[in-house]
Amino acid sequence: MAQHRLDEIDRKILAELQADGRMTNVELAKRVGISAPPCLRRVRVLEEQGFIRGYHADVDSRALGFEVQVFVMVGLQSQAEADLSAFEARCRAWSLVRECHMLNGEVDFILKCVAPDLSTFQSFLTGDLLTAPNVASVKTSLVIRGAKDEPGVPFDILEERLSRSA
Amino acid sequence: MAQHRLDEIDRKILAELQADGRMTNVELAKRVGISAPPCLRRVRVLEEQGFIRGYHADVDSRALGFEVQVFVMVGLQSQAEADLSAFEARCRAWSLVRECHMLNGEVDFILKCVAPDLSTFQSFLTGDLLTAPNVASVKTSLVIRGAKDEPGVPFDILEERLSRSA
DNA sequence: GCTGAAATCGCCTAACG
DNA sequence: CGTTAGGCGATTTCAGC
Repeated sequence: MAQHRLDEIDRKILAELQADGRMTNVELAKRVGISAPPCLRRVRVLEEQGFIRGYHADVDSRALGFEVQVFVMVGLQSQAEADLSAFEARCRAWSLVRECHMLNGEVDFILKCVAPDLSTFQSFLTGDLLTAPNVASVKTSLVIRGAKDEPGVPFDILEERLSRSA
Repeated sequence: MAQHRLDEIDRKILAELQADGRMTNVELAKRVGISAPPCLRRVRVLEEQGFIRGYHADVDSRALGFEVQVFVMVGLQSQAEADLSAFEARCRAWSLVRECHMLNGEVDFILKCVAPDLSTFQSFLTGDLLTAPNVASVKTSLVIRGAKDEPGVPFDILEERLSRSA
C-alpha cells in the first residue's frame, strides 16, 4: 500500500464517510468543498490504497436478539508463533467471536464475543474454546451494559496533532 | 421501537448491508429476491425502527497513523448508579476512548482506546483517566497485533437458531 | 498533473395497480 | 409486492487552469 500522503480534503472525506457511509457523492463533494468528479476519484483512491476497508451498516445486535456480549481473556500454554497463529485462525473461524487481539502482559488474547443467549455462549465456551488445543486459561467478563461503542477513529485527535506539528 | 417481527427477507437485507453498506438499492433488491421499491421501503423501516443504527466507512486506523490500541480495565471506588453514570459520561467525552462497557466481576469497566502513539496515550492515562474522580484501579493492556476485527453480528448463528426452532 | 463542466447512463423513489 | 415513470445522482469524457 503506497502511503500516498493525505491532504486535508482526503481526511475530511474519510471523516465524513466514517460518520455516514451511505452519503451520496454529491453531498460528500459539497461538504469537503470540491465538485463531484474529483471527489469520487479521491474516494476510489482511498479505497484502493486501503484507507477505506469497506462500508458496513451498523446493525443493532440487541434488537436482532443478541442479548449477550462477553469479553474473554485467554492465556495459552505455548506462545510459539505457530501456536499463536493457530489460535488466531481458530478465532477467525468462530463466528461468534467478533474480535480477537493479541495483548502484552499476563494474558495472551482478548476476545469480544456475541451470542443470542447465555446458553449459546456457554456451549461455545465449554465445547469450543476450552477444548481447543493450547488453551491454558480462560476468564470471561459479561457486559452488563454498554456505555459507548463508536466505530472508527477519532479524527479530532488527528487534526489536533497535525496542527501542532505545522 | 415496535419490534416489528423480521422475516427472512429483512434478515437478508440486514446481512447484506452489514457486509456492504454502500451497496445500491437495486443490487440489494436483486440479492434478496424482490424488486427495488419494496426493498427500499424495507430498508427505510429497518432504519426507522432502529435495526440499522447507521452506516460507516471502515477506516484503517493504522494507515491513518493510529499506531496504538489499548484495552483498559477500570475499577471504581463507588458503584452507585450516579457514579457509574458520571464515569460513562466522561468516557463518552474522551474521543480516544472508542468503547466503554460495564462488566460484571472484579473490574467495573473495560475501555478500548486508540491513539497515534504511546506518549499520546500515556498523557491521556496520567492526565485524564487516572485523575478522574472515583477511579480506584486502572490496568492497561496494549494490543500487540490484531487477529480479527469484524464489525456487526454473526448472522449465521441467527439463521441456525431460527431453523432449529422451526 | 488535478480540477471543473457537460453529457450520458443508471439509480432512486414517488404513484398506482 | 411489482410496474411505470420522472428526477436526480453517479460516472465517464473532455476542456481549462
